[in-house]
Amino acid sequence: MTLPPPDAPVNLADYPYLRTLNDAQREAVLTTDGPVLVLAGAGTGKTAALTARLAHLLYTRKAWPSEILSVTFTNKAAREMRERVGRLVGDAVEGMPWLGTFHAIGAKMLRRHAELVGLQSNFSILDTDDQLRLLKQLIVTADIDEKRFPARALGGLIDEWKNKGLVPADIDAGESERYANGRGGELYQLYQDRLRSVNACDFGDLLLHVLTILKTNREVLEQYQQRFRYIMVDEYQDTNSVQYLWLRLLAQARKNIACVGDDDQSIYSWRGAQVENILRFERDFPGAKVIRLEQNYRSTPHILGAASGVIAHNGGRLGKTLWTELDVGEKVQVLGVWDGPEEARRVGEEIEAARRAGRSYDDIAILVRAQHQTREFEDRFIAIGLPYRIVGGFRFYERAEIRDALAYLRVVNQPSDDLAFERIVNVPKRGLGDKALAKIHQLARAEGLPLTLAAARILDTDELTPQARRSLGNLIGDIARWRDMARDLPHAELARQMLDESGYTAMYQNEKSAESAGRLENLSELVRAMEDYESLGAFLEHVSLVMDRDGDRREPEVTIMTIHAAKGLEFDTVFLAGWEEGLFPSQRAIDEGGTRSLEEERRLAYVAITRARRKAVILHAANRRIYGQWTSSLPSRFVGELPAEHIESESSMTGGESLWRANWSEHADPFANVGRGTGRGPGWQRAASTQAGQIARPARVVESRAPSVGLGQKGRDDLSVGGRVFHQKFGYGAIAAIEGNKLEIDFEQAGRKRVMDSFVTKIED
DNA sequence: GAATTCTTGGTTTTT
DNA sequence: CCAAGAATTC
Repeated sequence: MTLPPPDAPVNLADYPYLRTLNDAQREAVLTTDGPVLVLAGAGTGKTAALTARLAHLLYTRKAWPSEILSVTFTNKAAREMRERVGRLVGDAVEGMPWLGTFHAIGAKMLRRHAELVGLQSNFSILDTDDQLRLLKQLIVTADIDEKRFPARALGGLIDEWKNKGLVPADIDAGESERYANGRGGELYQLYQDRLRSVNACDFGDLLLHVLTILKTNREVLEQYQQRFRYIMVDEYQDTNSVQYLWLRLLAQARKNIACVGDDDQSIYSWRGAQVENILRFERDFPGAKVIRLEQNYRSTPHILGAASGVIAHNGGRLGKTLWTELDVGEKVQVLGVWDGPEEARRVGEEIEAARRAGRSYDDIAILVRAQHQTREFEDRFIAIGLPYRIVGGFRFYERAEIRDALAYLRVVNQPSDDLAFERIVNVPKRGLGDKALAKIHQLARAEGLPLTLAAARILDTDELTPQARRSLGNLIGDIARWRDMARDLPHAELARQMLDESGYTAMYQNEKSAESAGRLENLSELVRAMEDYESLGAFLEHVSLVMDRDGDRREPEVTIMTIHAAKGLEFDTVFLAGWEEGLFPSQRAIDEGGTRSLEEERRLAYVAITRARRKAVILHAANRRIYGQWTSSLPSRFVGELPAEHIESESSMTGGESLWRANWSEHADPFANVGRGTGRGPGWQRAASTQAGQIARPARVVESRAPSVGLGQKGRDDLSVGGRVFHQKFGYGAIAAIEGNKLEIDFEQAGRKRVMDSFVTKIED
């Protein structure tokens, strides 16, 4: 298409993408310069406005594709925006390097400036699994009782700090107190040091390191401030502090920043999101234009009325009045059922009825508060043969075989990726267990080497048993060869050979378990997927940042997912299951979080209802099994908050006593265990009662062990030929020869051996 | 080093 | 109740 000159007057005929927009949306598109805050209610065409805005900037040549920073939270959102912009402006979108998730953009920037925070640009990006393993090691080394202070807790804390933009130096005593009696800050520092030494970073670092770089390097900051003529942010209500600080720095110079969000849909505060960011926008950017999108194109008036009625119970909202031109439609159905199984049965029946009425399964979704609720539906749908799909849960790249294969690739790609090496060193089984690994670790730490190098060095010594040495030798030889091959072999081919030669494929071929065939298939799919990427590095980047794969959807299926996962989606018919006190709102929100968490739960309810286009059914059960215990439950307070004029209630338990009794006999006595002191109560009750016990437990006595031999020492000068030394495995001996850091020692018991100097302690006569 | 029993805890999830 | 991890045993 031909582009009009940059300063041509706005003539709608020239801008095809403006035609389908309403006035408010159009304003959001045409207000290109200066700060803009778009408050977009659910279903008000937010994405349409955002993509049109992007198209407009390109179309009017206000900016080149490479001059627009456009951030989203999920890969799905980024992909969708790319596609839609592509449809509007054609190929120009190809050159949009800065359209992506916060993390993808962070990674891109960090690779360019890695050395400024002590990394090399080929750093690995660790996922939660690697992160946890690393933390565990640190916790053990720091002599902290992992039982009392789990790695997960530390991981969560570090994550929280990173989300707030805090580096280890920022952690004060009070914050530090939150882990292992005040050692939180220390461990955070150790963790960061360790990450740097293995040339890796975690997700939080992708943002935090970039923030550090922007804060401490003026030229770099200015370079990006100049580059990004326009900045756009989607789902602004979900930004956390680092992201906020990041954006504020980058937007400071030009102030062409447009944020789109909805305070009523902020449901990620537990992950560090700050709704306040949206509330303070006008203060941070004086003169900001605030545009409200209030016309809803998605839902019927009853659905909108029901959702609005619920959310109206929240305080401190920016406030929007959604309206729609759609026909009034059906009222929201509120359905009380006896218990969980009946809930699933009823939903199944309704879906089959809808199906008979000509609706596709694809148009139907079941939204739940917590993942475990999906089971009940799954069981039922399997029984009646209803096609369904559960969104969330295990994804492709999180499967063990895929992660193992990736670890092999990482070892080749990044020599100091210790975590990857640890993962594969004994997979498939090579007889290199804990003892062997511990030896390698010891040497690596003493010499400050990556594990692969330490492993190569240890081969020259007698530290390992002959079998272990042979086996490790093969592995190290293989790795060296693969690294060579990586230079001229296509990476997919390299992967194929590597999986074969390492014996990894064979491991599953020989295994006769039910899953092994599927695992092998996953592996070949992985290799196939690799072909789509330019280089091994590019592929690994994709994997660590874009943990999802476009599912190849065939048959129409009913979707079952959590409300969180449903944000941003819409369906013709939506079933909202488990609206009971204790489940939704969750018990935790009721007990601990006060008004704030209850309001977040309410926003969740709002998000849930507004996913429906035409029909919404809300269900609540009178009895539910919680951790194996039958518990009677009350309808959620949110049910009570639904305006009467928009709902239609029905209860399957209003049929009189006979129906009740019929149901009763069908199931185990639901009240059998209620109120009895025996057995284990609900989790939250037990949690409360065990806490006292934990505090009462005596603190672990910290023994000061003599440091293990040679730890922390580099190139020692205290040894000389003839000197007496002690070795953990071989006992006492005398040094016969010194060759660099390798020693030849005549041991009293074991005879002459070659060992690394870091494994011996000097004995003073 | 692998198989088995025991213990424990148990929202939401993206990147 | 049920899944994951640790501890224990073979």
